[in-house]
Amino acid sequence: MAAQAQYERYEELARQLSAVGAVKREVARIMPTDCSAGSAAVLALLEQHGDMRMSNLSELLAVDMSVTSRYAAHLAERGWIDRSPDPADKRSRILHLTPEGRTLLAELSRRSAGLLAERLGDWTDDEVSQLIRLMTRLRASFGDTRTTTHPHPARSTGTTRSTSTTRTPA
Amino acid sequence: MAAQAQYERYEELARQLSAVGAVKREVARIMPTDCSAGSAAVLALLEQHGDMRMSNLSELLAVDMSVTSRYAAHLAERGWIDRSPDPADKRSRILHLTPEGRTLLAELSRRSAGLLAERLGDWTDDEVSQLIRLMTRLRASFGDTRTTTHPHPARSTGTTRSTSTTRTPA
DNA sequence: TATTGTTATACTCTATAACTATA
DNA sequence: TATAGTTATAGAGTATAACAATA
Repeated sequence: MAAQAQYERYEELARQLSAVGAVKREVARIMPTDCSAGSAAVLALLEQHGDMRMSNLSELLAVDMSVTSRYAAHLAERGWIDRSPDPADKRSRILHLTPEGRTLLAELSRRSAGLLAERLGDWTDDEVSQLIRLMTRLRASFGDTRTTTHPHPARSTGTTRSTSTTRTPA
Repeated sequence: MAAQAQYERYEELARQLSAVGAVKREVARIMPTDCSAGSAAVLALLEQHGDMRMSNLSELLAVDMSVTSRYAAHLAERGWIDRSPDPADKRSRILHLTPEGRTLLAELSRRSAGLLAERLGDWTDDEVSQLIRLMTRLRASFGDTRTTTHPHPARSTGTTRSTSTTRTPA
């Protein structure tokens, strides 16, 4: 009967995944009108990982590069990032957070962290850490299925270098 | 500086929340074409909680009732749910999972649980349970009424009034 | 030929607002 | 007047496909 219990756990996890969107939407709601949650995620990744190419950012966001491209254009138009040509490969562009972008990101982080602090006031530090750890691992477990049929979590070292494509599979 | 560390944890949690969408999308991808993930969530809630009104379902989904209404129409057109008039209040309709809907849901659950089983093969039962527990708590901390174990709430004359509305706040 | 990035298009999910029919 | 539900419309977010420039 362990197998049955396990199956039900997976069903329950699927439900929780489908429901967590409500929390995401609430966080997204406090973002300023000219910077959506998607754009904010780009800024956060650029601060966290430093300058990078479009393709690299697409991998980190786990979305198709066409999506990343639109976000980058939106942010560049507003002066929050730079897109300079990569001297090593003229097809590529290096994304770079500008001082203005960094300032904006600080404000966005303040808002979202503030909301979480308010809502999770009764959580212990350890519980928050646990949730982060498990969500990170969840993503890793789903991580590199975009190329090979088999997942391998590969507890990340810093650089997210994998063979996964930034093109959505058919 | 414990406060600083805590702030950074909240920032990290915000990033994880924004990133978990990739997992959701992968689960959604294996759904059949005529039943989107959103519709599947409706079926799952009806099985879990039993017959209910539109407004109740909206609270459980944590979306505006207009969204629920569209899903319900889609499911009813295909014979997966019934929408019978509520004898106690002619404005209301009671949603009810049909046998066909139940059969479909079983297949959907099989698919999503199967995918999770495949991807999370190297997780322990306890880790999966922990993640479920923490995600459930996260939603509860954000005022989401949708919990795992809940019988049909007795909703008599209009007062089960907690916080949530089925109308989106301005 | 393959890859990087861009653009055009379409589809899903969600919210807002206006409407109806009851209460 | 207020509430339950529906519909029309608009806005994010995302994927697919076709394309340009470079490798």
